[in-house]
Amino acid sequence: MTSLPRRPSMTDVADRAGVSYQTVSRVLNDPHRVKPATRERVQAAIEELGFTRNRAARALRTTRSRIIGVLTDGSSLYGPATTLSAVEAAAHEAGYTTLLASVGPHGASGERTGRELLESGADGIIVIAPHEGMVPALEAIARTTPIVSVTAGAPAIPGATMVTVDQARGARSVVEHLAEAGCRSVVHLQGPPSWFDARGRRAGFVEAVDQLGLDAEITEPGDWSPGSGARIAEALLRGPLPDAVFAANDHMALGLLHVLHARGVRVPEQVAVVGFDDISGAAYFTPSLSTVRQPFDRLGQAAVARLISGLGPAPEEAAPAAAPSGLAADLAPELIVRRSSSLTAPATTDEPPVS
Amino acid sequence: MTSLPRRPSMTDVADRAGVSYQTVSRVLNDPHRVKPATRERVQAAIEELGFTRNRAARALRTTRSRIIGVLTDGSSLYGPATTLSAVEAAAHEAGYTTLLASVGPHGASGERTGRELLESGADGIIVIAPHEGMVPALEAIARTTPIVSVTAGAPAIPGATMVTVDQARGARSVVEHLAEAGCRSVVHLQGPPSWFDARGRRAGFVEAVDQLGLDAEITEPGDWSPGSGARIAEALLRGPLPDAVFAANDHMALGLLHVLHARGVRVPEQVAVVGFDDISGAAYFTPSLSTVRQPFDRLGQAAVARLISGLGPAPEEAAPAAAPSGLAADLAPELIVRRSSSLTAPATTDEPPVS
DNA sequence: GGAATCGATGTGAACGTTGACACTCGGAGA
DNA sequence: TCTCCGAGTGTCAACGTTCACATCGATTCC
Repeated sequence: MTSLPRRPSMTDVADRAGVSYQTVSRVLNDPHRVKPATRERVQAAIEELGFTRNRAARALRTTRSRIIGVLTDGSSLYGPATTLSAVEAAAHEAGYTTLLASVGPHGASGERTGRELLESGADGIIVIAPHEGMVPALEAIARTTPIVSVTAGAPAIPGATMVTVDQARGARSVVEHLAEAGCRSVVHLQGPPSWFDARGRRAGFVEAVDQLGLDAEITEPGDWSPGSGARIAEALLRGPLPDAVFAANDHMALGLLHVLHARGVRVPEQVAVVGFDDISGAAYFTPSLSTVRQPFDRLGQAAVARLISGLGPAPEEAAPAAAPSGLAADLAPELIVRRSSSLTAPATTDEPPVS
Repeated sequence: MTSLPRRPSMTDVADRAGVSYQTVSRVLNDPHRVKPATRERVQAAIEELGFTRNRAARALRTTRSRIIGVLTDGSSLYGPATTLSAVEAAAHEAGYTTLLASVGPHGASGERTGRELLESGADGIIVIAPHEGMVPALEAIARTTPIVSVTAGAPAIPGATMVTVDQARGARSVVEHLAEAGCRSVVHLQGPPSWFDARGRRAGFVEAVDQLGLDAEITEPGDWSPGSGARIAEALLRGPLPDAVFAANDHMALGLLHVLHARGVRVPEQVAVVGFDDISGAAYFTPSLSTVRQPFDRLGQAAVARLISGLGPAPEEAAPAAAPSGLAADLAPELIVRRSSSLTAPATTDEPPVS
């Protein structure tokens, strides 16, 4: 009914406590410099009025917003969503707030999103799961704001630091595992090539099969969805069965498993299947799915740490573009062997707690 | 190496274009009021300098940040993640930016998060998937900022509007479907009771089984995870089999399916199974899972629309707490019948496009 | 032809905060 | 006693923008 009251300002608090606004500011920023008695009066006034600092005014004055912008694709795919969650938590921990911007299906074009992220005055940007559609947005941003990219392979962005999970390494570990299990022919059900992660997985696959001398084949690209996995699996079944299939992610693997089951192909006896991501539920597929788990939590934390260290404590003296040491920090993914690629694996394996 | 240059301001643009800062402002806010020739000069200068408006200064001056705060649980569960994505897209569409804050596993306590969301000066708050842990944060916020809650059942928050998917209705449609299919005894594998959505589903279940006179049982609560679903399923199998099981969400249903399969219980022949959410992949479970699809996209859009309409065009004249008309806007969930509860359903059903 | 009008632009003030500096007061050292 | 110091507090200016009003030349109208 009635309009909400104006937010109280430092002046309001100061009046109530009988001090100047500067003293209020000091109580908030440097409490031990003000006499305990005064401090308590001010704190009481803050409490009574429900005062909170106006972030816009602070940002204006200090030129630092304490906001981290997160640029992501518009989807809610497992990897990006999980990473986002971890980034948010880590940023929060470090006293930063997270601003969300999307490029892609839902979200607007890269250009516009980039401009908006800039306007918002984020101190730094973290890019999650970049694909090619994001590059223009990033180029615009990089001119004035430090960027940390959470996926490798976006080489066009100058000045961007990377914190990544080594996709190729994950793919190699899958192929090695399959070879060890006796598979001689392996098919890679590849992901959308516009995604840098998909390229990394494919590259690791190619490298490993070459090195191990396996019979290899790569299908047409899927779009990460179970449906695409199923579709490609149908096509695959028209030819001779390979010993193993490595799907670009768990969802595509699920589609594949579904089709194999429907056609009476036994997994892993006739075909071994491995996915990528270790999504929630992979351990409970039929059969329980071997996959590559990515440390999304540590990834998010590392990205935030990297970004903040580049930001430096004082705005002037920092040299954000030159983040500490090497340009890329790679985290290792972890192969999780379950029933879908190993008869000796327990029928059910634990999965990590919900996150 | 060198510090990034200071962001250009309107004054910089004005100098370059040989006009006053006010003219620059007008070019941005009210272009047709400035002479075309001048306008073009200013626009050129903007382009050359890569100028973008400083949002902090705007927010300070106008007292409107054009930021929507989103409060969510710290997880990346399917429903919340999908809704978040939709909210971001809708907010972006409406010219708002999305600020993310979490309460829960990762995120900090409700109190602190609430204060931070307030400080950030969001024009309004959207709460996704509230559970009890959020209530304190919300109470603090509601004093000065309009709130739209995206889940029903958070009655403690005065002044909060709700935009929801009717969980009870979804649960009822499941029970009705099962009854029609001839099931006489139904077990509900319930979700965590601290979540308002879980309560809604359970309430709908109870109501429907009462009304239809079915044999009903409710298990101990799960935690949304497949693991919890599997654990509860193990316990369930120690007793006589019911005709059907209604799981609180698809993940728990997946755990259940896994255990049933391992024990050689045939679905749906011996036990029908229905989940809730229609997560990506549900159509490709073994068997393909009947479930209740929630219109998360429309939900996000509706929440943003509701919030913005309450915000009003001008800050003074708006009466945000009193959002238009009824307090709750319920969207209808949609029952999707697949193989797990119906022998006549096709083995594979389409699912919606990735989002 | 002079006043009223309008279109185009400039000037001043303010939003709420912080950093630099100035002031006041009591006590310590000369 | 006078100066110096520091602890505690206050005043001023500025961040970049927008709003309200002022200005100025060129019309238009009677």
